[in-house]
Amino acid sequence: MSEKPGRRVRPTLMDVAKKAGVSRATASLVVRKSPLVSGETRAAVEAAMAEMGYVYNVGAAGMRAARSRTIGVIIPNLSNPFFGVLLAGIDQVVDGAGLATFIAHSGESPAKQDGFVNRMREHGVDGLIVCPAAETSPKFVERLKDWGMPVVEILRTVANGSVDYAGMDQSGGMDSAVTRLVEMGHRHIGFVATDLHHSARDERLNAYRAAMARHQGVRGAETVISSTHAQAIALARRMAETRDAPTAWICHNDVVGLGMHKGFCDAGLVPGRDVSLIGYDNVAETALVRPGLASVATDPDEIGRLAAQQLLRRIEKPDAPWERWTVASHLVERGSMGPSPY
Amino acid sequence: MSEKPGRRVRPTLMDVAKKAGVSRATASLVVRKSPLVSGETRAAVEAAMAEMGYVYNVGAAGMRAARSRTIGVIIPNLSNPFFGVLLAGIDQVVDGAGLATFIAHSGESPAKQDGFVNRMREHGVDGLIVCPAAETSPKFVERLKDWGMPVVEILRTVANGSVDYAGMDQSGGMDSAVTRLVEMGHRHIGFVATDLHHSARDERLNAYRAAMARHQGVRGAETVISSTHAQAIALARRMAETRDAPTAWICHNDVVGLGMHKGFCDAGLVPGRDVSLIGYDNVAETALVRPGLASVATDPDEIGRLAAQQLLRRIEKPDAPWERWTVASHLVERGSMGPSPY
DNA sequence: TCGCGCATTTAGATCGATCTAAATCGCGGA
DNA sequence: TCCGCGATTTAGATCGATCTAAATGCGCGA
Repeated sequence: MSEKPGRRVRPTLMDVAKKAGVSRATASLVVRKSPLVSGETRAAVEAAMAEMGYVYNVGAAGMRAARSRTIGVIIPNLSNPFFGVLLAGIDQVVDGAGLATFIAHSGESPAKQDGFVNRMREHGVDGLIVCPAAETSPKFVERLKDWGMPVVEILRTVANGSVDYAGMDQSGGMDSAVTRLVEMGHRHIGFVATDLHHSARDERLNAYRAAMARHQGVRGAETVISSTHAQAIALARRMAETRDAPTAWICHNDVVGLGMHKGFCDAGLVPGRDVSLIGYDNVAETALVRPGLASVATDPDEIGRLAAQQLLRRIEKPDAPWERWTVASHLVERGSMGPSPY
Repeated sequence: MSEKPGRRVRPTLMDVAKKAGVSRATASLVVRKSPLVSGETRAAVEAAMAEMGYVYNVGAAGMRAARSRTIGVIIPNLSNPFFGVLLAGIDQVVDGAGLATFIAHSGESPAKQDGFVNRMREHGVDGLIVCPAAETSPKFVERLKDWGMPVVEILRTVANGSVDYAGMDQSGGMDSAVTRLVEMGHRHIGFVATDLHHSARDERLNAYRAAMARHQGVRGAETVISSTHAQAIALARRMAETRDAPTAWICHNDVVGLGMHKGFCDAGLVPGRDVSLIGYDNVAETALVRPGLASVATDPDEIGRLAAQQLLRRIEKPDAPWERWTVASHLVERGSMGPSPY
């Protein structure tokens, strides 16, 4: 009668040990796959566990062992598919190592970000992967380090080399982008930056400037808008009516790139013929617009995996030197690139 | 000398209590915001906590209290932005209630899904929000119920009413879609289903059939493809060359809708003039293609919030009757809809 | 002065695992 | 036969909080 299935109380390691005829300590060694126990004993304990439907209690274990087998990930924006893929990569490695992942999204708010860090500390996460919200202070990471929290920055950095970092190399793709446009005859190439301040923004802008500096007689132009379709559409419409506007644009990301694509089309200009356009991130939708939007691609899945590996390593060896791991980027050409109209 | 900042050991409730001159039990009451303690005592303890940098240990608390202040969410596909928004909604409510969220994505694999459920049980989650992977057996949810795990299904159901459910009402938007097309003169309206078997797929297909049945003299057509851009493009190209093909298509989602949009354009047909097209989910990119892709919209953020509220309620009252909460859907008309060419 | 009730505080057991240090078992060599 | 050693196993303390049940302090009416 006490075996009412729906409300059965979970058996503990003690119960399992009793059933298998061993001590609690031995059963504990079995669940932890220790090489100390004999084959026979292991089999007996595992049989008892299976029969009783034993479920390991990570919380209780973590209490004594001072590890939670848990990591935290803080992302600025879950609705951007790029981050979704990134998370999948992280999860793959973390799960493979037998840990679970807490995910939070800051919505680019440093205050919310602080709140999540506290929550995660309360949950005793073993480490943190953070893509810092825009305008995050460098103190944010300093504090984490003071607390002895293993941290990896991903895609963006505010610590600038004082913690591990996994991200993309912005310059490879940018160089190809500028070079190809120049080869196609463009002599006036603009860049559209976004108004959110974070390191990736600056890196792309600087990569653009560096690439431009390598070409004689090519004029530049820089514009700042916020990263929304609406603003990008408006910018393109304005530019379509501007005399002496650039004949090619490189955009900080595909949100802006796709928006400008639409804006130019609305204004009657055909991308790839009347104006050339290159985005960043190579999201799936770049291939769907007509003509396709050229874009600088990287491998977000791989960046996620790298960050996770880096964090696991850091948890293992808290005092190893900091490392910066990057994934290459390259230009994916599509119809939105074409010869300069002049 | 023992105050080395980087490796300072975390103070416990015991330390805080000692410093504040009260007992461990009283300090515990303070962190739990119990009304039993006096204002003075509370202030003293809070001051001590602030001074010592006390961090609550959720794991230890959960051990005795048998609650982890943690829930799990299992999603089939993190790279779909629709799910990103859904997660944001869930997180908002769950975080507001002071709990943290474990997120896992099954990649539509029931096996991985089972693995995650085990992991989450080991972590002692207080409840689970699941969007079951395609082909998930109804036993999946039965088992969770047997274990006494509070569950809410979201967007898809395999339990069919035997647990809480939060999702969208498919039929409202579908009715408008079919009705508007008929009003525009279409007499041959097709539906593109996907080959992943889950309840939302069937609901949309059935909603289509039901809506069609309400109109005399309108022919239907059903096609099944997998939910990828490539397959949708190929289908549209085929249809562009087919005699007597439908003059309008409703697609199971925007992935298919956008793909067909591109496919028809490639084949020289203009959506909204030569063929009409309606997608589902109203993702941001529907507004970026030319002409814009009409789509049936709902509010994924709201669905997420509902599911989270439902789960919190279920955790509170395990024996309350199951409920099914749905969010309305409606048609967003865009340029891809137009009068029948015949 | 005494006793009662209310508000507040507390001691000690407890949750389910891990860790440390020591006990036990077999077996071969002296 | 006894000892020592490696291989297994184990008892008991421990992690940091919550819970239960009981103690304490205080004011007030009898």
